[in-house]
Amino acid sequence: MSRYSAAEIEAKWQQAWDKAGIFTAKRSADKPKYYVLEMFPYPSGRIHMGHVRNYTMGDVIARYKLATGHNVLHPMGWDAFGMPAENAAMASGGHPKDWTYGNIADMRGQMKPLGLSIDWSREFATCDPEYYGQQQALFLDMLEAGLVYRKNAVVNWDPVDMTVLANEQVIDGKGWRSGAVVERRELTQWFFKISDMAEELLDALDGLENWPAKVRLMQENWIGKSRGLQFAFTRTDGTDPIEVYTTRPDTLMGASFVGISPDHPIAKALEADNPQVAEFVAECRKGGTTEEAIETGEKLGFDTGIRVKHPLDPSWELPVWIANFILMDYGTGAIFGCPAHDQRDFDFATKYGLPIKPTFEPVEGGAGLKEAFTPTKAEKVRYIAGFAGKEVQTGEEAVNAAVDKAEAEGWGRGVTKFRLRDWGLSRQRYWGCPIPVVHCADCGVVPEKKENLPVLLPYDEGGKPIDFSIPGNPLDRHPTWRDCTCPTCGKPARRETDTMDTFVDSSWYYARFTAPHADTPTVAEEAEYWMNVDQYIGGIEHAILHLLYSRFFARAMQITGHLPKKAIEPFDALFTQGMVTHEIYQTRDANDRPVYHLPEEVESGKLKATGEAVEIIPSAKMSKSKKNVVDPVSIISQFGADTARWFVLSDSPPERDVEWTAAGAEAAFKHLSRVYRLAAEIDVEAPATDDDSALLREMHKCIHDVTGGVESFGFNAAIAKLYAFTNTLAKSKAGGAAKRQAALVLAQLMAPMTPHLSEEIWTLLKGEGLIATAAWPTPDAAMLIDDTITLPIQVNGKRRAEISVPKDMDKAEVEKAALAVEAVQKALDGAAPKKVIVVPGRIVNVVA
RNA sequence: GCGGGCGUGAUGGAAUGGUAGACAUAUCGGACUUAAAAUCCGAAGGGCUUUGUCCCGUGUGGGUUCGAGUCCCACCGCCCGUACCA
Repeated sequence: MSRYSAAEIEAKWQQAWDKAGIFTAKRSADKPKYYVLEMFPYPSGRIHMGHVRNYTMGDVIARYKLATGHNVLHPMGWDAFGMPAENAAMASGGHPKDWTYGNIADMRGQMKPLGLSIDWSREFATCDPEYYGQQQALFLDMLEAGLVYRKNAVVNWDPVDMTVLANEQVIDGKGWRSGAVVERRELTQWFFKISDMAEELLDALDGLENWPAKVRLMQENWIGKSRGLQFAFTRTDGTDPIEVYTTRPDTLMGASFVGISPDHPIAKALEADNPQVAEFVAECRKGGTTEEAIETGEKLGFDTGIRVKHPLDPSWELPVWIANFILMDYGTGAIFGCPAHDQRDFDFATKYGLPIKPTFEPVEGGAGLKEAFTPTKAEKVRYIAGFAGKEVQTGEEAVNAAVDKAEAEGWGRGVTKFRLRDWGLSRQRYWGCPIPVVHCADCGVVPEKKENLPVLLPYDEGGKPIDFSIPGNPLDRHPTWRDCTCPTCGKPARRETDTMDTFVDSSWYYARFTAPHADTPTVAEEAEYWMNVDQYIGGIEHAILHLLYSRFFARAMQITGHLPKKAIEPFDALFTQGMVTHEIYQTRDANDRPVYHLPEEVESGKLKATGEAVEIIPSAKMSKSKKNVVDPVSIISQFGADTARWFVLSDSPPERDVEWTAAGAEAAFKHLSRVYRLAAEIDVEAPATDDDSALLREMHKCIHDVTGGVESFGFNAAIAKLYAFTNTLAKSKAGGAAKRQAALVLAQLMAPMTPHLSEEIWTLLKGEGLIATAAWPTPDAAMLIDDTITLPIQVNGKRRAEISVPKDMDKAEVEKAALAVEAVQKALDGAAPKKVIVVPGRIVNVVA
């Protein structure tokens, strides 16, 4: 073959790898194991460039680890339950199961040409009964272990469609289909007791050294451990006191009202017999359940008429307001408002004419409050109404003093609370894992027997296809599926019709990959060998929920005997990669509304079809609605998988977004063609020359740099080195043996990124066996060090000259040499230097 | 609103607190060619009455340091998450 033909060589080498079975994960005592996992995809039906980037990164690691002598586990599966399948069935008929498995087949077909080193024998989908049946077994074990319980929780209720909506189905507080204003309504739901592990999940973050600091910080803030004061306001009418929790008890003398959640028992009691309260509370319940909607919505309040006494001054009465921004889920569902030191309270007080009384002010300069004064607890402030002392102290000190005083006087106690709430897992939907419990009139809620698992999803209803166009949960209205017998007493009973949150499915799949087809959730021997995941790779959007839930599940699975103790933190190292973005091309229709165009419809700023100029909007995440998508399948057919792989790794650091450009893809292809040509044109018989050692020296530097780049996720930097080394090789006048060696090493260093091309070059230059299993090259340390180095010389931090010195010249000599330079003398202008800083091997700075 | 992150040439980006702009794209010039494509070679942050190892320059404004793209503070813009999208 004379030219680089990706289509030909890629199919050939994929078959060769398959035949050799080199990607099938095997346990053996003679090698260390390495488990690399990318977050598994949702089977939408099409792979996109984000997938290509994610799986290519994992593949680079997997192939590198294979070449460095590891037993590698690199599996793939499908996060296959979830709403889109039901939405598709709703929109265009069909069955979620058929849609999902069809999509999986399509995506697998699109993914395989990428040449990923995946052990496909371990593939599964979370909607396989084999998988979700084991998930039901896990659920029952967790129920038995006391990690699951039922309580009420609020959901988005669409009063027209009479159905529960997901947050994304609530748009501006209205149902996406009905357009009706959504209400917050309570339902009895199943919960995982993740809050029991709040402290442990927080403390263990410290041990996750190979996780991005930002992810650990986000989880820490999410768990939200706080130390505060809990105490009760006594009511002037002598009835039940109101318990409040505050993290800023030092502001108690600035209290101007007590606020309670619309879901607080007092509010509920008032609602029952006061129409005005009922009307207000109903108003509060309008709109979605998200924290964002609640926090950014208009602050509403209602004076209940109830009055309470200030704990430090019984003659001081405070009004009790129902306020829509107070969450029943956090603290006690009641607060005291201190408008001077909380912006939300400030806005509320301003709106309703409540007093604003500062308890402290800046150390320098006085008050005059146009907005709340909210310094951090670590800052020192001057207390003017600090009941614990009129002095300058930090918020922290004042808070501690307040708690101490409250405890000493017996009216309050220091309390630690967490923001983290228990994980509600019930979903009123069809396409999910059925919750394996039974409701019996006599026995109550009874777990299904393990031998009856899996509780299978019904495909039909009464011999007819399920009608997904009707809003609501088909399981709930199914004519027969709900009917069952009570596992305890054997009488007729009803199945639970809620299914599990899809986060449950993705919270233990990493463990299942170690024994994907076992008839228990895991197999001890396999889990012991393969866990933990050595490198986990996925999007930053999963920084909190998915990763926290997975950490919880690893603990729960340990408690229930499904994972070894060492797997308590399932992911040893985490890498969060950026998105693939693309420019957006738009024109306007007759009504000036934007019309989007696919990249392939546009050429040099104009529509190919009509020649109309397009507006170019800067790069954004690829999305179907904006049409700024590039289909990996068409890129692969145009340039080959190696080009796609090379490009997504090359231009940007992996943790940042990468912009896909047609020019960049073309350039990547040209470069790979060039590497192939360079290798093909080497005359291996050409005699050795004086340039051999220089080429080999560069080769060893390249081995060193690329190895370092691959190990530290510096793929783009590694590729830059590979470009540079390719240029060196192209220009080198070295002999055939040296060039052959350099090209073989180049192919090896590129192999994790462009495995097919590398195999081809390897074969061309008569390398032994498959490059995929050839031992990774190691650099010769002696070849990495240059004898002389160039030192820049700064005067007052500005670069003025440079000198060339032997690499181990001592400091005093370097200083002497630097001062002797004419440019330095000129800059000094005759004056003696005040100080000379010599950083060996780095820089010289002369301070004038 | 709250929590987290990011911001460097025309463009993507490089740079353990130590020569800002590696490597690449687009552009321009040259070689080869009847011509084009492909390929190869080269130029290139901005500025200038001073072409100088000159001045300015890493979102904006301050600070720490012999030295700041990098560390600290404030602000602006964008992105992610915000518990039922996955």
